[in-house]
Amino acid sequence: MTMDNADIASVFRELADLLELKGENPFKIRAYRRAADTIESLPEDAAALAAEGRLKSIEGIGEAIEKKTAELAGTGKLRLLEELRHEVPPGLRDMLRIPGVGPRTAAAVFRHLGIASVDELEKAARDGRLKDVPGMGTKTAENILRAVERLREEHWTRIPLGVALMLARSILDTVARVDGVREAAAAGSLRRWRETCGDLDIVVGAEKGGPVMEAVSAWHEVSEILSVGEERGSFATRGGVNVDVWVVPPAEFVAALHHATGSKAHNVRLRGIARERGLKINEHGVFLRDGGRLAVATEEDIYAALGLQYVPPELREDTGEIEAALEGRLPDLVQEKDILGDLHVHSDWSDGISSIKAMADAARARGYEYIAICDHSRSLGIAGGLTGDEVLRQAEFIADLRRHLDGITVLCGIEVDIKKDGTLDLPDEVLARLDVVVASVHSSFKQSREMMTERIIRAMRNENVDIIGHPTGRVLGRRDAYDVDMQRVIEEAARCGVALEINAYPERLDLDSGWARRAKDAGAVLAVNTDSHSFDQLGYMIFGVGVARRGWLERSHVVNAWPLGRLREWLSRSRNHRA
DNA sequence: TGCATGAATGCAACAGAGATCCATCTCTG
Repeated sequence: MTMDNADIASVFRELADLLELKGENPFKIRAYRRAADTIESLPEDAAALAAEGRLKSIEGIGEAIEKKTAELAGTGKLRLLEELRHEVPPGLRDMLRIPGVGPRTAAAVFRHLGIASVDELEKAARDGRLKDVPGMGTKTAENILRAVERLREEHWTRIPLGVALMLARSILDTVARVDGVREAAAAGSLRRWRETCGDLDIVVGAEKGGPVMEAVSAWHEVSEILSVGEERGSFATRGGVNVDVWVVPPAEFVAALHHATGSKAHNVRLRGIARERGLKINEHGVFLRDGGRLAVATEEDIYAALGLQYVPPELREDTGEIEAALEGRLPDLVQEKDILGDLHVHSDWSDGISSIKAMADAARARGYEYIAICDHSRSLGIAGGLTGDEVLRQAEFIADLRRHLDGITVLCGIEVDIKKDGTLDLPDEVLARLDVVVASVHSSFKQSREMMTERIIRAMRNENVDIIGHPTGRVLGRRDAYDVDMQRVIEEAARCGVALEINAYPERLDLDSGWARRAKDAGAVLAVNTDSHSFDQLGYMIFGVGVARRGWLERSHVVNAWPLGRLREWLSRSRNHRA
């Protein structure tokens, strides 16, 4: 059995939970959680690093965690974990998933009643036995019953960014109509443009919280009110999404928005820096030690007070942005207005629903210089894929159309299928005659890591290929990424001068921001494309730009932020640089 | 547990709101 980084991370998370249930040293628990996060996002194989004794050189990982990783990789087990599982029944850990039940509560219930599973807890809450536990009363029992019920009926998954944005718009509309509301905005992971959101954080500037909370309670999407105070309210929607509303005096809006935007790790770092400078920062503002308040009119002011360059929300993850801001070397992030074209859209020649003309008109309306029509190739029969002849006919059609179109250049391209063995679905002679070739995997997702990696690398070495489309193949909430050594793909892309796509389609967002950043670091270029299947989907670009920004990309890293001349140069040059 | 300091030991560490048990727990970024 092999242990990948995700497996190892989940073992350390379990270890941390069990230790917490035992009431162990909080620093130890934190160390395991931190190591789990680190290992999970490690581009290299943690087990291999541990075997070579190199894992402990990573910040936050020491001798003990390296040894445990090696033990896990070698034996598939961890002695300490087995012992802990014996002491702390696994059902106790399940209980932590119930909102309102934390380690203290779970441990107390086990100690006093011997309850060690969600089912038993539910029974005890129902027949009144919970009241025998010190610190628990009827109200707590009721809350637990409700929470368990909710846990059963709802699938607790994170929602895609696109869905979160729609929900946020709807609730912001509701809130904006409330008397006395001056400002309202979405914060949290949505404002940081994370690919998926666990919940929604809405910050409202108003003198009184009551009316806002009432309006949200009456909002048609709300199915349950979890808690409501003057400043904070927590709600559940029908779709099982948690919405947290923070109402603050208008003067504190900026501080509250900043706080609620997070990330938690970023906030913790900022507070540490504030302390070093004799300041205190919280959701109400920035304060001097003696309690005096610093004037904060914008988020820029908050960072300036701490001696930091302004950090855009997309970078607030404590993944190096604090250090960069201290040294004044944050990237000049690419913006939506920098995007000059879309290099991967479909038309009604394959499975799109808009005509090429309609796509071109919509692109021009967005202010683009160019758009590349890249319909599917023949093997994707279900999507009406084009044969070589049809592609060439389409190219002639586009050439003809160009004569009647002003203000936008339509490039002819193809989204050519990468077949199982890494060869392409159309002959080289056809591909060579097109402006843009996007190559993508649409089949045999279950191939081994080695085969999939070789398959994509072989495609990149074809001198006609310009862009690898949706490189990991994941579809949010529907399909996991296929198993591929993305680090190798990135290195090869950098070597061949092939761009990796950030597919902006809200359910894909593939590459994700983590890989996008690594690709940039490796010297690869990226293309942010919508994969639109109708003209109105060109608007998905904003999601892709969000991912690009989270990936620390500047305009120079994104080929479709380049003017047509430079893009054409790259398109022709990239065809002469292969192995 | 990790890390820094000085070689085995001490220390690390955000801050606030809401709920219920009114002091403690859980949750939020």
